Amino acid sequence: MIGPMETRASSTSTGKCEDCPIRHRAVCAHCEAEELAQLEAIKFYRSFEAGQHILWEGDRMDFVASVVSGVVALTRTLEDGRTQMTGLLLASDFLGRPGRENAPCHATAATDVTLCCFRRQPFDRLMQSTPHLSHRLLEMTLDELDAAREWMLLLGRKTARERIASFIAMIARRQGGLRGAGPLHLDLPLTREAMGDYLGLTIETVSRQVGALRRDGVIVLDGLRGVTVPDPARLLAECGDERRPARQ
Amino acid sequence: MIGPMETRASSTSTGKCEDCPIRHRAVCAHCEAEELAQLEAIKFYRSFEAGQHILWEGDRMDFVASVVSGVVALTRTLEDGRTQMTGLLLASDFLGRPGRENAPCHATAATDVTLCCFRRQPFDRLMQSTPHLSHRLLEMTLDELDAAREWMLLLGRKTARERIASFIAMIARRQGGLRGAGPLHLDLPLTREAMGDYLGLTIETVSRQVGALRRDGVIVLDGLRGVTVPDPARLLAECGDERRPARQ
DNA sequence: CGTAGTCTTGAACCGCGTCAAGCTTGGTGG
DNA sequence: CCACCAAGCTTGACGCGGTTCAAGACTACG
Repeated sequence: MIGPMETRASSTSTGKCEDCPIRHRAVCAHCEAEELAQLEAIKFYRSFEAGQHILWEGDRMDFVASVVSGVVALTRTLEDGRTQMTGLLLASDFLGRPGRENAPCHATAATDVTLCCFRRQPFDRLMQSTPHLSHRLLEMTLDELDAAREWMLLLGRKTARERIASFIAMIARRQGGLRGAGPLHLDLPLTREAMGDYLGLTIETVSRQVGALRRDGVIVLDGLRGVTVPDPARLLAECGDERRPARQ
Repeated sequence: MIGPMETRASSTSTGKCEDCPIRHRAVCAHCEAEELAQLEAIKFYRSFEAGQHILWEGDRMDFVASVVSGVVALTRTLEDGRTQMTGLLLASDFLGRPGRENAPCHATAATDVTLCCFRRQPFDRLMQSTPHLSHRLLEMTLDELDAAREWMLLLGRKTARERIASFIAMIARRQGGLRGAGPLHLDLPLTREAMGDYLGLTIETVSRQVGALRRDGVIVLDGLRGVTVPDPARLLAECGDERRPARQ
């Protein structure tokens, strides 16, 4: 899983917060000029190549971070090696647990990743004094909890085919499309193996069900990572998702 | 699922915060006397019988609440009726989403339940002005997120037997025992059906695996709900849980 | 052209779901 | 006190979806 080059990350300096592509969606979204300046004083960028480990479960965390670009996978593992991805962090998502010493799970770069890191202790202190910051973090954490619960439904009750469809729909949603009815193109940010780990399936089942959706015309493949969805409504119908149940 | 008596809850009045059994673990844990008084002004108690619905998915929520006693189940449902429990709230846990209008999932009383409710809008306002409150809520939400992720690992990768063992271990942990090595008694707060919904299994599989653990001497049953664990270490070994993996 | 990494495909197996009875328990009423 | 009933739980037989194991195909990169 980890490449030949051990956990070594390059550090880039600087970059103005004002020009930051995630400025208005990340933890810092609600911050005002002065608060931003305080954050800027304790921030530094780090980059990771696809496959590198960012954090180990149980590690002492000395920073928290916003994902600037790329995809970070959070995973947990059983003693015999079975692995489950428990979160997928995309641009603007937050990595780390303020107020906690140790990481609750592994974090791996699923693609090349750039993080905007904050040293943990100054960040914790800043949280105390900056309601805009802690309020935004609560908001983001609640959203993540909702996402985790939706994923529990998928893992507990959906068929393999529904899981694949749901995954593609989720990526489509987060990459911005999937509102109008028009055809829609997207790129899968994960290998088949990582998809399996996310969906609670084996790599073979992922491959077979992607193939089945392709044969049935729900998706069109364009290389291994590219996917075109000719009819988004059709894709959504494959997800098995809930509609509001009639009351009683 | 719902009993013959529709969603009708009795309202009890009063009860001093100082004497409250969950005073030091709930959202109000860090609050000081004056803050507590403000909370007390907007609070009211509600009781629900086992099986009653507390909230419907998508409902407008006009209150948030702390669980004073009993067990609340959060569930989500697919269009064809498949159900997954996404959270289990025990005494001191928090129900509801400040800052959100609508409930993200059904909430049902799994046992008789007493809630300490706060009207939502005053509570939201209080959150803005009371860092102790929002800070504690962030803490609790992060814990819940961790719990949700642990459950994702269970749902995605554990066998039926491991799921049952993990569930019993979780209940043991939350009911206070499970630290020393001595034998240990606990009561399951859920029916077999609810356990199935929580564990992503059918009721038959739950029944069979509980039976298997009994036959293998891991647990001793005492009626349908009572469980004695003669050797807690043995139970933990059945959970398949992670140990820290050797680093590379 | 060769090799390694990633993905696909096929065949056999098995764990859990499904369906269908029975059993236990507690409550109700004769 | 027992007959009856409904709800919840257990048990068995069977089938299917997804895993496992084992090749093979594709792609990228020397």
